[in-house]
Amino acid sequence: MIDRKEVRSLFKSKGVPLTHQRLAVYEELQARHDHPSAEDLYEKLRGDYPSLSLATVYKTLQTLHAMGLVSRVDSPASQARYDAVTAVHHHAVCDACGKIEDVFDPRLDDLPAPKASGFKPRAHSVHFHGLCAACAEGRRSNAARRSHHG
Amino acid sequence: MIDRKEVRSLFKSKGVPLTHQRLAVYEELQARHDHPSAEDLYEKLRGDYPSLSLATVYKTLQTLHAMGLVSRVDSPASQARYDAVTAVHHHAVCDACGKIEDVFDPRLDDLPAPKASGFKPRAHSVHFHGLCAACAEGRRSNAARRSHHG
DNA sequence: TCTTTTCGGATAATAATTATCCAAAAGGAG
DNA sequence: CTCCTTTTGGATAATTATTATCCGAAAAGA
Repeated sequence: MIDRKEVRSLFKSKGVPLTHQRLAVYEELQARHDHPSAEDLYEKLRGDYPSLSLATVYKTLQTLHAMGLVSRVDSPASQARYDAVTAVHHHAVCDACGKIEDVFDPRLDDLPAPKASGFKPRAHSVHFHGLCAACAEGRRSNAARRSHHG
Repeated sequence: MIDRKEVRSLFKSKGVPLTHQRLAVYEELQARHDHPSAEDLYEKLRGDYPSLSLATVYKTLQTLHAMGLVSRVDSPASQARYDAVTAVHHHAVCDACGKIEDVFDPRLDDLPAPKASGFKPRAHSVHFHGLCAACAEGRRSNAARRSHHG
């Protein structure tokens, strides 16, 4: 758990101004574990900060994410991608160009199910994040696709 | 590989009309493995079907997905969700109500990396899909959240 | 407190996706 | 093959999530 004092010094060390809004968003996010959306946070916080803007929540989340204080759940992909291969397989997503490769590996198909919590799993998928061969090799040409695909 | 004849009988068995557009989208999706978006498919197919509409591609993909002929890559979540827990952990997503639970299990933290293809992995995450305790128990009340969250 | 820089709020803009409406094509019976 | 009924496809408006823009306001440091 990162307390307020640590947060303050972390912002200072990175030269990022710590505003009331940023602290409020971060502390709200720390206090709950239901993975709220920007909208959810906005609805909750506007009670305490009536002048708060939804755009500010979005910008703040980007800032916190860039600092590594929060993480995004699910994919940052803005477009849905489809696949005619419905057999169980996994994916490797290139962070640089957005390319998605199939990963077939039987060792990934049978993973330990979530314990406790009463969750009934039906399926799972593993997403690897990293760099595809082309981008790892330094060919930045592919990066253009990123802006195109989101 | 599902050939045209099988596709035709599958549609018939489910009572879903098989149109030229549906067949075209499905066969194009079968022919490639770059996980195209609706937009990508539209751009490609409009050469052969000049009257094709983007909305039709979207509707067709939904139809094919509902029939289990194609799968969606990445998350179907329409809103980004955030988390103040940045330690390595995984997620269990309820297909009924959209709730996302954290899954901590060290056995999931060290999985075999994708072989070949030259992909350089930096991180990975496992997404379980299924039903949360409340939904599995039959409480449908939560389903309302789904439409709210997307 | 004063100055400079960066941020926050309001709102317009953008991007992806879905809803709407009617002509048109699919499926089945004869 | 033709007719009839039902469901789809095309064009476009609408919706939703997110980002950009512009200017007053707050933060950081001296």
